[in-house]
Amino acid sequence: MPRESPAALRIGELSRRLGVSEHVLRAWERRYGVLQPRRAPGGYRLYSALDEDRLRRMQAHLAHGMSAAEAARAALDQEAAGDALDTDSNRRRQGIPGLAGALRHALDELDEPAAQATLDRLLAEFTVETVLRDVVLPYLRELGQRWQHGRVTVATEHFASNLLRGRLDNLARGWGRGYGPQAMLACAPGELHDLPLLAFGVVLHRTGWRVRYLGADTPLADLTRSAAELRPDLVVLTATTARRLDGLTDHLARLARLAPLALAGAGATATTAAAAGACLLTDDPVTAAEQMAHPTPGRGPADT
Amino acid sequence: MPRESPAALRIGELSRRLGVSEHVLRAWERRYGVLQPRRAPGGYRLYSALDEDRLRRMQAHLAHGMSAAEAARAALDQEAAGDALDTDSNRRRQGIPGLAGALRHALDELDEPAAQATLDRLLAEFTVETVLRDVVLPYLRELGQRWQHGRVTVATEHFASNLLRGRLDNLARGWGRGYGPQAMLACAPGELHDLPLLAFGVVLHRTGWRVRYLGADTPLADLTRSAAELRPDLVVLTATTARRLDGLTDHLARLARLAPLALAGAGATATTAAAAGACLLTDDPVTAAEQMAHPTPGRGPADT
Amino acid sequence: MPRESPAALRIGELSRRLGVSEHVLRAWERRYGVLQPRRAPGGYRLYSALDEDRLRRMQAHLAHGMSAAEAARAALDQEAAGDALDTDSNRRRQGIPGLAGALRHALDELDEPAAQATLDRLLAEFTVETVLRDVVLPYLRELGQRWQHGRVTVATEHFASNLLRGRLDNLARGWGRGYGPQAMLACAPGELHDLPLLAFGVVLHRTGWRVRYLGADTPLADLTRSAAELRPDLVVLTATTARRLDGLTDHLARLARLAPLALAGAGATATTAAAAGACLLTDDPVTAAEQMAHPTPGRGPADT
DNA sequence: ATAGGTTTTGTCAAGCTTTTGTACAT
DNA sequence: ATGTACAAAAGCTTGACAAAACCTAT
Repeated sequence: MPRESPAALRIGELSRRLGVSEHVLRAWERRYGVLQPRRAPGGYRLYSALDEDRLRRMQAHLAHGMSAAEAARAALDQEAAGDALDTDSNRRRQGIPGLAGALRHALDELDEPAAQATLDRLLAEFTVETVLRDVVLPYLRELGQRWQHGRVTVATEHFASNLLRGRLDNLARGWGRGYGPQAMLACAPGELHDLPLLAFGVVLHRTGWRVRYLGADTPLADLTRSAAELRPDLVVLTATTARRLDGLTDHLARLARLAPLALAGAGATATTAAAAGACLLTDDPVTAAEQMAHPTPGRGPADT
Repeated sequence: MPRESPAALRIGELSRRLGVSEHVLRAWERRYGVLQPRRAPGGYRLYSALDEDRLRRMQAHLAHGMSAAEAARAALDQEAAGDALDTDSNRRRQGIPGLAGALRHALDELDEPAAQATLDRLLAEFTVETVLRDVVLPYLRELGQRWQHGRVTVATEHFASNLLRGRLDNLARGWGRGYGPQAMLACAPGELHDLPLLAFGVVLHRTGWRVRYLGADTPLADLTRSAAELRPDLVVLTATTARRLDGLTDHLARLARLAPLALAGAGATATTAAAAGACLLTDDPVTAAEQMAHPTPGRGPADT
Repeated sequence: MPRESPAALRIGELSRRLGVSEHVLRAWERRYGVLQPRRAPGGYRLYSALDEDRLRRMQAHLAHGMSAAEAARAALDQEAAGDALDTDSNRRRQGIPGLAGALRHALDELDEPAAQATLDRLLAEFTVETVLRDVVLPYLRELGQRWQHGRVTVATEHFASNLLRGRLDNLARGWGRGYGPQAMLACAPGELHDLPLLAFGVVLHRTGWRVRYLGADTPLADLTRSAAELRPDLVVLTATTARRLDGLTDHLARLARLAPLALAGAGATATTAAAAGACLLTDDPVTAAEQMAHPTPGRGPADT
């Protein structure tokens, strides 16, 4: 993010870059107020990169047949509306940390276009796995913490969740098709955070699995019935709190006899897993999915 | 959606765009009230994009033989009735045919932003398989035909190929990972059209396969060496002309003994396939990939 | 690199390294305070490596059109903000060489997941420009040489090209949009190596240009027609061998009259460029694109 | 459609100041 | 090495001008 004046161009350089004479630049400043350059000690005009962008927008409008006065006004209006940020900040911020920051900012500000654009860029430059592991999941963790400390409004939490869910849904599209082994994913009863599970499913599908997704707050009875019917090669159950699994050990053990069972999330402990005859996933969702080899039907994934 | 006055055209520009003299525009305003442009400080008329749309509708009516007065009235009535949204709604909601048309138009006009936006919309609303099968591959076929008849410039062909290849590459990213069976894809020696093969690989990956892509114009010796090393579960070779496979039967037979071999493309005939001990793919690339079940190692894919 | 300052350059050496006269160095010290060299017993100025870095940053700003005073201030500001570590950290983390090696290995082994992951890491830690200039382009050069000496199979060459093209295409996405000047890129007739040109386009777009890409093997007639239609602010044509441009001088000259023309690649010589009225790009693609200032419409890029 | 008046907008000039690389003297 | 001097290049401001574009009314 450019602090104050990322670049301090003088009028000659600006004129050269834009192909507009210095006289005209001064005239536009005087007549339409498109520019308000700060001044060097000696009085020289010093233009910022923002100024340059604004003039380019104005030139684009001119090329489309607008009058100079209207083109200037339109260029300024765009800026006020926030359209201008695209060119500049997107070009400058780069790399995972910068883009992750941009995403967080956009989500915090409830700025959907900016958030979508940032995700577009992330997915254009990096693989899905990297984006999920290094950007989306860390953001979700942070959001959860801020939530617990009351440092985030309900609106923000909803907005971010829905937007990210939309993107994940998109990546998930078609994950039930194909010929790979089948996994069944569900959140424990009472558990509402299913985004990490969604991410897990997306990556799992990308390694060749078919995914059947039951989502948040799934009663064990339902899960068991489905498992009995479909006989998946893997069932994954997540819980963020140990409480969600309290008193379910017997039920889980019964489920684990139907299909290989894996527990994940902060609420899943080695003790619970052992008691239920399930395997425990401790890595982050992306890594866990990547390491999930094709299980041999009949054996638990723990054997791998 | 443009806020107030998305564009502020002056009478000269509007006249140029519509091919109607300025005098006439003023007359229509005075006599029929088709236009009520807002004014610049100095009194100049400033027209909006809506005004332009309205005049186009009026022109359409004129071309159909209406009198000027009637045409103006009709254009205004349409607006009052809400039909005016046509122009706009056409941009908003469209099915496969409309979007396919929009894509073709954008590619023919070398308009990258429009083409990318159309692809974005297609992929947002439909599955990858649908977009490839019903839009991209048909377009490529048509492009090939126009090319043969000299009805398309090299520039257009290059532009469209490069752009579509970019999107396909994006969908292909990561197709080598996972634990599914492995497929090796290549074009016959001399064969340069690899876009359908790319599409095939993309869909194949989405059904759980790992893909190793060798691309256009691959010498059989190289393909055979790689196959011997990697022992893929499937090798697919494409050719658009039968000539590309001339005299290669023996070599193909040797390759087919190393790994299950499939021939595809207009150049692959049942005879060649039979002679080489290969299987023949006749469906379109997307369907072919979808129907490709996991082959049992050792047996040819034809057995399925 | 040690951060203290054991490296004690005297003004002559510093002047030689930077290509800046001793007088100017002293003037900059006096006028802008960019330097505060410690003194040898005899009064000689002794500069540290930090001083050299700072001056290089200042020179970079100067090359971008800033005034000396502003360039000095910016260089100092960067240091205060901690951006200065860039130069240093790049040298400290053995990142680039190690990752470049990992990439080469992965590509040689046809290992797509590893190659993608390495590229993810490179792009996460470094700018696109750095990754292209210091990793991708050198690899392509090396690949070309190994190719000529028959030390690489077609399969490897295809695999690496396709994978890198995929990443470049992604970085290129949307390069046709924006408000900047427009460049048209193409390879000479018969020329098939378009990856460096793609990289050039990517960087060019990131400096604000719009790019229209015609790709490999473009007939001059098509290029000329498109140029006549679109009137771009720059046309870049590349050729790896002088043979590709043989006998095209007249045609090139005609093209150069339509739009500013630049020739690039090993096949482009000063003689050919001069004869055609074109400008010659000798730097690597990334540097060339970075140095391509915004051209004044109507004037050739040669004026710069 | 023409005529006569107004607005817009790019361009230029004159006179003066600031910036900055280089040179000279100590 | 230091400090002063200098001159070319680049800028600033005010004011004015003229071609192009546009207006109204006949």
